Amino acid sequence: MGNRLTRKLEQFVRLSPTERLRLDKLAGKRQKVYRANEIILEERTKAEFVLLVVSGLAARCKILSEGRRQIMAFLIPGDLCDIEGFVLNAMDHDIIAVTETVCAHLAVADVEELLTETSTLTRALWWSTMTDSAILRERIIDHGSRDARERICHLIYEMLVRYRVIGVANSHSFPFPITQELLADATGMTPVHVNRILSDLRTEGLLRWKDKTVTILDVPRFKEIAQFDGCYLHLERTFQGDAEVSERAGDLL
Amino acid sequence: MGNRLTRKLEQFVRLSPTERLRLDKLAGKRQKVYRANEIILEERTKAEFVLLVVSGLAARCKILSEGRRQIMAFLIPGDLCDIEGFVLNAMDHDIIAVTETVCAHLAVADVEELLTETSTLTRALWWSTMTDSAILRERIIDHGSRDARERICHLIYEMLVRYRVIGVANSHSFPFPITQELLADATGMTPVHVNRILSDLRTEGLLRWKDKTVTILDVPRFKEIAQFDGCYLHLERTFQGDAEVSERAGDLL
DNA sequence: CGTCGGATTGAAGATACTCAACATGAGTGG
DNA sequence: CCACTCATGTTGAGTATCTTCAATCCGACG
Repeated sequence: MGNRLTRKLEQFVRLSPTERLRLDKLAGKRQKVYRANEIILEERTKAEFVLLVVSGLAARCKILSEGRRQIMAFLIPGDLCDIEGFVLNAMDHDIIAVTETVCAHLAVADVEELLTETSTLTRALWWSTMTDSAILRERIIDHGSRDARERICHLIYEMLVRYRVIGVANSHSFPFPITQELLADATGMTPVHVNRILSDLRTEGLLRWKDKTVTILDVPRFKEIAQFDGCYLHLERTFQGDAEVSERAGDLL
Repeated sequence: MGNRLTRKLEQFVRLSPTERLRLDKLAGKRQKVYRANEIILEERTKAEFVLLVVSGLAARCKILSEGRRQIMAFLIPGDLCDIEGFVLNAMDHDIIAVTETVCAHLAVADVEELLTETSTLTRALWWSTMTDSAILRERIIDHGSRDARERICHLIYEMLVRYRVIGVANSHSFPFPITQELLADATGMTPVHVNRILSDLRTEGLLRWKDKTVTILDVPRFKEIAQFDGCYLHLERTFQGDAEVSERAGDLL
């Protein structure tokens, strides 16, 4: 299956075999399995290593009073949980495993080395961080300026593209093993309302969601409803030419 | 008045005189004045330098269809607009001047050098970037899990702390030269509703907003309404001891 | 003195919420 | 194999928050 992080970074930069090897070695080290709903990193603790999601699905979230909880980002294979970990004093939010999730524990020293070299890899990791921020900004737009329907469509479409980037999704279908309640926590709505919107999308023939897998039935219309403009994912590679990577996700933007 | 960026970074790390000098030199180079409402950086263009806000107030925003616009972050003196600038291909949002704003144009090469050294400064800049992300996440929580009143209070309180960090605010008052319409764009509400909430806060004796200056009249209650927990701003310094900096913003957390 | 951007107020309406009931389906134990 | 439970999904009815549209007010500034 290859290293998802490598695959992701190669959407942006061209990596040499040496660099690829180095990433693989980094990711292959100590891995740990987390059960569904387990807390991977807890708020207010100091993370002692940087975590890389290898498989499964995790989420950045904050537990609020009255049992509410806000999911701020979903983390899929190839995502680094926590570059913050080695630079900040404490986590300001939790990271939880949505499904069973495998994470690689990268030693702080290794990451630090990666981040301070003037290499392609450094640049790639910076790209990754900046893109994560851009995704956060898009979530703000979701909440501030899009209604429930647009918001849900936008999140789903974004996940499609992100899964595409790491080679998991085809052009209109991807695994998304979350409950409607989690989707509600992520979109800032109630589960009831999420349910109604999904129901609408289904009866309109736009979406199928079965066996933990989302299938977008009418991709162009879906994209339009979502007002999706993939610019913010920064998948246009500029450094070291392009080509060679057969399947890129650019066509979904 | 000193360099706001230096001041900000020193909330987190202790800088040597040499390092301070280096920052000052960086910031003092080419400066440009932007008039109110002028676009500082435009979406889809490649930024050719990194911008540092020297004075004034700017905002990251995205123009949406139907004249709507979403403000994702306010930028105050000492904030770097755009570390993205040198790593990504294109801006995925606009940066606009809210009031007359002075920005320093930092050469890409200079910043790159700063970011790839294994120095305290590098670490400090990483901290700055990570904290910016944390602020974005907090905005997501605002929109997803707080009602209008909490949302407005939270944003205002956060601005108080941030202005405090750069030495502009006292313990309960700071300059905030924005219209209610802008606040609406930032909180994802209508100007009308913003107006009503502010009006409530005023009649309850919690807030004064006059001459472009916000004064929080009952700080503890205001903080409580905002459900403010400053953990996410990561103002607890750990590296190279503490002390010496007379006025820190920790007491507001 | 008139104009213009911004603030304020009112009334009607929509989107999304709350509460609550009920359905479904997987898993468990008798 | 059925009864039971538990988590999740579905549906209905009433309600609240926030929006929309519109009118009016206010102060700065030509």
